[in-house]
Amino acid sequence: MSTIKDIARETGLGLATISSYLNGGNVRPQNKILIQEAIEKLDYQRNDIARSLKTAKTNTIGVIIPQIDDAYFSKVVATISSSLYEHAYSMLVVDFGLDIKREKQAVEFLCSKQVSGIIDMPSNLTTRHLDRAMNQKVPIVLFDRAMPGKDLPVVKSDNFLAIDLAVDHLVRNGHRHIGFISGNQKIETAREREAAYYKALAKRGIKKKTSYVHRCDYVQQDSAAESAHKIIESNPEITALIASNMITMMGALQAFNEMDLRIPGEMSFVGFDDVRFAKAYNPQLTIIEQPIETIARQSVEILLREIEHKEKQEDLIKIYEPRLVEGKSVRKL
Amino acid sequence: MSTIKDIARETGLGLATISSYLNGGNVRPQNKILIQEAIEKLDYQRNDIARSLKTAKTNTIGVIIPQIDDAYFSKVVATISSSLYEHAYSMLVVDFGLDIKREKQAVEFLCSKQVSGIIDMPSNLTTRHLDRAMNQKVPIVLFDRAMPGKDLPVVKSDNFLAIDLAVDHLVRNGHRHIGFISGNQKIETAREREAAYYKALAKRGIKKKTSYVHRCDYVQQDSAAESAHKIIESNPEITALIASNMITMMGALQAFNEMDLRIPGEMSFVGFDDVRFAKAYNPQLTIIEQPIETIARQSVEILLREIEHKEKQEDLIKIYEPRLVEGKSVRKL
DNA sequence: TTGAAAGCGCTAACAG
DNA sequence: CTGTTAGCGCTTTCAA
Repeated sequence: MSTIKDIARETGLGLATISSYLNGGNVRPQNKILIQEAIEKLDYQRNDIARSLKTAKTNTIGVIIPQIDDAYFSKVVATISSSLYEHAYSMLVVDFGLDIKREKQAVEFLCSKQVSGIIDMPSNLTTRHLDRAMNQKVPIVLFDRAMPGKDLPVVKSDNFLAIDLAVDHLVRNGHRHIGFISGNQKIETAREREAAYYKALAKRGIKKKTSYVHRCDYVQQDSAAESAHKIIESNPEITALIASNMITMMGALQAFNEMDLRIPGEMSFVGFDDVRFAKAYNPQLTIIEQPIETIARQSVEILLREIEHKEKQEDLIKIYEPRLVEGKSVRKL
Repeated sequence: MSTIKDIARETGLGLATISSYLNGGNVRPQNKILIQEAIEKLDYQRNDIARSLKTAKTNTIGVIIPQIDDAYFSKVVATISSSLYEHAYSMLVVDFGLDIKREKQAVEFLCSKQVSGIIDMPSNLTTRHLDRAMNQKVPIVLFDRAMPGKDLPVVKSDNFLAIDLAVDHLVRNGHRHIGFISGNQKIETAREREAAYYKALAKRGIKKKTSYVHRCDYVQQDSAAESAHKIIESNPEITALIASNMITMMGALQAFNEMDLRIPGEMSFVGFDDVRFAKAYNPQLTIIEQPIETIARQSVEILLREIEHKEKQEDLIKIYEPRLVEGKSVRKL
């Protein structure tokens, strides 16, 4: 592995000249050629570790995620990755499998690695796991999750609108007995969507019934399927079911299969997030689609702005609107 | 940000003692306490960049992947990530969107970052993009893809068996007109599976018909759907279709929807890879399941062994067996 | 424009 | 067991 010393020796020039050339500085044309030749001859490639040590910049962003192995999160990561790539940043991914301890470890790990910034999709209700990063002034953007009073920028979609759209669509089609698969209330997304469900019913004068709602772990398809079973079996009058994220959608469909329930004949259904899946399913599913790419890109933009211009943006919270994509999984009563 | 100098000053000890403590060396108990207190007081955390520069080890593995945003690859990445985590390694992910130029850039980028090793899922037929890494003696493991003569370890699943299982199952159920959605022949997986299809037919004395096979890009669902349309529309006698990866499965189902074709009534179907999806689909799908976790874990094991023990393993190729998971998407004729 | 020299934070001899 | 010192490969003053 050759270093700039080698190429300095090879060319007879000084270290600073080489470094200057490498970083686009002013170098006499004939020396440029000389250096370029030496670089090719010695197969030189810059050592970014050494560079990072000196400049105290890694141009690497840490992404903390509950689980990559999930259509929603993997789409998020993919978008963040390509957006980062366009800005010449790299991405260090840590998934913590919803384990709070590991989430904290992840932050400390990333700080040790001197990441330039962190995008975090927190699974719990505090920011304590972020303390170290905040102490070290590592810029952070929260994804899908607001932390009141912490003054961290947040990017998320409008969970109230999302569920309101779903309920509205069902009510317009004559449904009044609407089940709702919710999730672990430590996850803000789940909390807000459940609250949104109750609010949407109230707004339309429909009495809520707590047995219409069941909370799964929001992570495993089987857990979601179980919730669907419980809701439907203990409330046979239900004519429609809403899944409040990707996983619960899959779980609900699995449960329908297990119970041999036909959509939309015997049960109307509104799913969440995965358009490609919705298109492949038979019948095509009506779903709520979040603007994942927009949100993910935006999180990168905000983070990089803070890193590069040091412009701390006070109380920044960006909320994007989901939309309802109509399929054939809702029956008109 | 405090450094070991700060904590040396704070404790009155020398740098080496602090370093020794940090790395689990022998330090007098009373000094241990002293150091620990200083660490907490100054909120010290090790700078892994400096450490890596000195030790010439980053304990970071680069993962090069066509696209994270895909149920198969995201599962692979998730497993690699958690396996790496268990070994105290971190993961730098680069997805290159099937662009060969970017694949090469990815390798060079990772080399600059001084990764300890690379797991690559190549999309093209040469290893030229890996040249730089090979020159620098960065250990590499190939995923899903063999490179004859290059002496790089490979971990993959048995594509011939995979398709043979599918064909066998269909033939046993009386099908003889079997369509096959193939993919871009630059991708070894697609090449092998297509070859396997022809071989499996021949083995059972079924005459091949090239119009029964169509190659999509293997990446986009719409492209796969188009292939399904083509195959079925120009060969109405077909009674069954095989999808040769996750994406083609989704595309085929989308096409069935668009054509209003019922499974298994009007068309029998064997899909690929995603068990959770297969369970959620109605009817439950018969699919070929690859042992993704095993393969992913194995790729990590092999790579780390080479990194840590420097034991170059000659001509290592591990092939794992897929299995057929029976659902209800194949009709008995 | 170029070269010499200092130093980023850490580890690893080596000497004590 | 502990302190001193050199140096990983790079960038960055500062002079020339």
